Amino acid sequence: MARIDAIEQTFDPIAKEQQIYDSWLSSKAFAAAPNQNKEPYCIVMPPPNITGRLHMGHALDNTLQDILIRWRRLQGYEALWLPGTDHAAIATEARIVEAMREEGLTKEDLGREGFMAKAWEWKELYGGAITNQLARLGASCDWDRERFTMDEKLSHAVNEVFVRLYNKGLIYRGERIINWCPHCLTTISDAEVEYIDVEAAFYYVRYPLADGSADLVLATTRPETMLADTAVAVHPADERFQSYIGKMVKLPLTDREIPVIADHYVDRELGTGVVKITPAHDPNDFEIGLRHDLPIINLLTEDAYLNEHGGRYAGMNVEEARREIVKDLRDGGFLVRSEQLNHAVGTCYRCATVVEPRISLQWFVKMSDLVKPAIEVVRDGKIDFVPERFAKTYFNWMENSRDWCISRQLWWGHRIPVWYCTDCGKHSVATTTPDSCHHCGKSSLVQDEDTLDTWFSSALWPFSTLGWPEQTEELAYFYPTDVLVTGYDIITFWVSRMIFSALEHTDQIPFRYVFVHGLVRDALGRKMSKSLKNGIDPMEVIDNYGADALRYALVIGSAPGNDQRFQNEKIEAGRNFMNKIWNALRFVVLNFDQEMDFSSVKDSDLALEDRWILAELNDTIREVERNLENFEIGLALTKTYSFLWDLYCDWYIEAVKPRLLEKGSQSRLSAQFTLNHVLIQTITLLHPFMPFVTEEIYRHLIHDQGQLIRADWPLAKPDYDFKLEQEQMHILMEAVRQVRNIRAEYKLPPQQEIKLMVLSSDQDILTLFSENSLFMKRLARAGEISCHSDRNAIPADAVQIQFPGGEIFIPLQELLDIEVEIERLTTEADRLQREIKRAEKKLANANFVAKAPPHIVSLEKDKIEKYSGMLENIKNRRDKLMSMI
RNA sequence: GGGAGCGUAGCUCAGCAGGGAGAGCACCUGCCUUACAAGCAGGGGGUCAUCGGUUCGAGCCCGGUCGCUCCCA
Repeated sequence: MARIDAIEQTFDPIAKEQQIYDSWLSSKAFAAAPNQNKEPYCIVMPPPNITGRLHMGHALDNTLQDILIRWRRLQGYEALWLPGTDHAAIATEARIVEAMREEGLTKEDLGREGFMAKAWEWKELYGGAITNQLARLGASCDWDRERFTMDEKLSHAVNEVFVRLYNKGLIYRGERIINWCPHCLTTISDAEVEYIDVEAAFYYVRYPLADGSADLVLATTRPETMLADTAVAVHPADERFQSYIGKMVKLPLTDREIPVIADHYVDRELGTGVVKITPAHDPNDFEIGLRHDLPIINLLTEDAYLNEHGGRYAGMNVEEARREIVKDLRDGGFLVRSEQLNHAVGTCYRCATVVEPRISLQWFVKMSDLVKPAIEVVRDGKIDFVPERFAKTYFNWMENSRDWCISRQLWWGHRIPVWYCTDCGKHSVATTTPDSCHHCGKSSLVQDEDTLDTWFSSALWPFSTLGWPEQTEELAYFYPTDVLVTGYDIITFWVSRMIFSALEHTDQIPFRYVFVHGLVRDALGRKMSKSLKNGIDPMEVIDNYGADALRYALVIGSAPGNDQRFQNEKIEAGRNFMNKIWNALRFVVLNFDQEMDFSSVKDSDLALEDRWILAELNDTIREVERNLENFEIGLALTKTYSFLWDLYCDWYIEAVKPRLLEKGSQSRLSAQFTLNHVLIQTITLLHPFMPFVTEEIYRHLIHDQGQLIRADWPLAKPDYDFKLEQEQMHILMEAVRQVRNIRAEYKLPPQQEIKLMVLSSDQDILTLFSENSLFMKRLARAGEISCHSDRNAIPADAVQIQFPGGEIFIPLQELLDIEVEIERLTTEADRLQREIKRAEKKLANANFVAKAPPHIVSLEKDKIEKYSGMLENIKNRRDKLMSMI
């Protein structure tokens, strides 16, 4: 059976990809382990949420990681891509509670233990879905090392960190104002609050002075919280209100009196310059309250209803209370007026419920000490953001971060390792459940009910996954990791926390680079979202086109850190490209002999086009390499694409066809060798981007290695830097293009063979054409080529074209319209004249000649020489034709 | 209010060190040329938002303006 018979007419990704992935799994191609003979390279996968399904953002993020890891693996690094999932406390608990509701159950029905059992069951059932989806994408991660944030060892790391920070005084418990989600019934951190602009009413309310001497009018968007006001504030330098400072005002609708205080926080320009102070329900007011030692009145229940401090409004929710209070203020003559105001309202990033700032007893991480070294490592370039500009986002957040509220009123997560003694009232902090109170020794201990923020555990991910706090071999070898790949939307949530956690606990950076990508938007440029239902399911794309086409679509034409639109045309372009290289393979294999042995091929056998493509390959290898080093993934793919399609397929394969007909010749053998060699090298370059189709192509080519995934990354061979041959090929290619152009212009039928007469005073040029007449004949569809140094040999009825170094004439006999040809030559002469003038003008500029780099100057000089020669030829020709009319 | 990004062909986007503007798709013309019509060959189409500055030279560097987007408060 001929080799080609083993190759299907088309590559069917849907049929083949799973099979190829399985073959990688069974050859343990993804496995990595400490190996002192190799350099380590490590990427820790940002763990997707177990509740989630893979969306385009994941697809992009993981494609980029896979590209980097496959590239480094091919380069010979011990490349570990460590996968895993995140327990996503709020999201998962909400999902499970929802599922239970359908069975008519609540969390409380099951109790904490029962609920946790149910949750783990749920995790086992659905938690693997997303990792299976990653596998379909082609992710070459070491599945044997897969981790989960709530694994026993990782949970131990969490407790360890908690205890260490606590003992250093960096974790404390305190009554602070926090962001409370009345729907999720838990605190959320500052980073988890999303601000949205809303149209609201700005109410101007009159607060009478207690002595009845005057009124103060203030403006608020939240009149219902007035019941918890404990002061009214003005700016200390505001002349309008000097006499009021220190006096008392009577709080409308209540019988309380509250003081007028002065604080620099007050914005004199906003509203009336007077603000109500509600320490329990506004973060800024809380700060002011601390400064002025104001009482704190908590007005709201945890689900945002008014509590007993609400008086007759108790039991109403916030909206109802607002309506009633506004009505009563109006009836009581306290409402001066109201106006429309656009302002930002904090909402929960999970459920979009309006967040209530609330006073509450919670656990916090003290940020100021942790943040400093984390800022320094980025400033000092020990960690680089790529693209650089994202470091600004990082600094901006790090420099302004407040203490981090880490306790969550949830069950699904890491329970806070703090035990309260019911005897002495003190608490004990420990990595494992203590037998007795650390203070009084009694055993009546009750563990804190709350769990930790998910980001508290994912902050440890780069080292907890490698075994920390144990000093494992993996940690010693792979840590610090090389690069973290993530979207810019997650820098504040996660990247910043990993950096300060790593520095604090491991004394090392967690990763050398943070490679940041943009968002994948829909074809109209909108963010993909569930509510808009405009998300494109990557699995659907894979089902229809295969993972390679999806990966291509996500990478091609993308620039680091920029958002991109996902369009169907890009997937189709990916599919077309796969088809193209598959057919290149078919062509190559079609021309293999039954037994192929390239050992007799010497460099001296290589023909002009062989040398040219090998030199171009060298250039491409160097460029792709450099692009990858710089994380210019999109450019690297474009270069590879363009080499394969525009050079290898369009020119090299075509050029080599005539030689392949010479059965048994050394020329045929060196062509077969070059076809095989260049295709192998190129699909190796392409493999990180499109792993499946390239692996399958590799199987059919001639080499002595196993799978492509573990093959050798191409290195440019200085022996193949055939500069002269590149120049010569460019001359021939330009000549071919010109001839084709004339063919089209004169509407010559494609089948019609033409005669080419090459004219040049340069013997090397004539030799070039005569030695490569097969090339010209094939690509320009010429029947005959002759070389001339004597202009008189050229007949009058021929079209003239120019190439660098000479002219080609195509005798057309009666087809030639002399007047048309004269006009064409005139246009061309005008163009050349313009070019010459341009260059002359540049060279006439003394500054240019003096200051521009010499090679740029000589380029201009060369141009003049080249174009002058061409212009002269054209003028000669035109004069001759004109004399014939 | 603070910060970042974007504006390049009809559309979507590249443009790595400042040295004659590129790709894919779309469009026009001609081709089933024995790897590929998911293809081949040829072609049209751009004041690089705008104004100014630096430079021998600016899509690229600096500043202003206009328009759009995002993050943070």
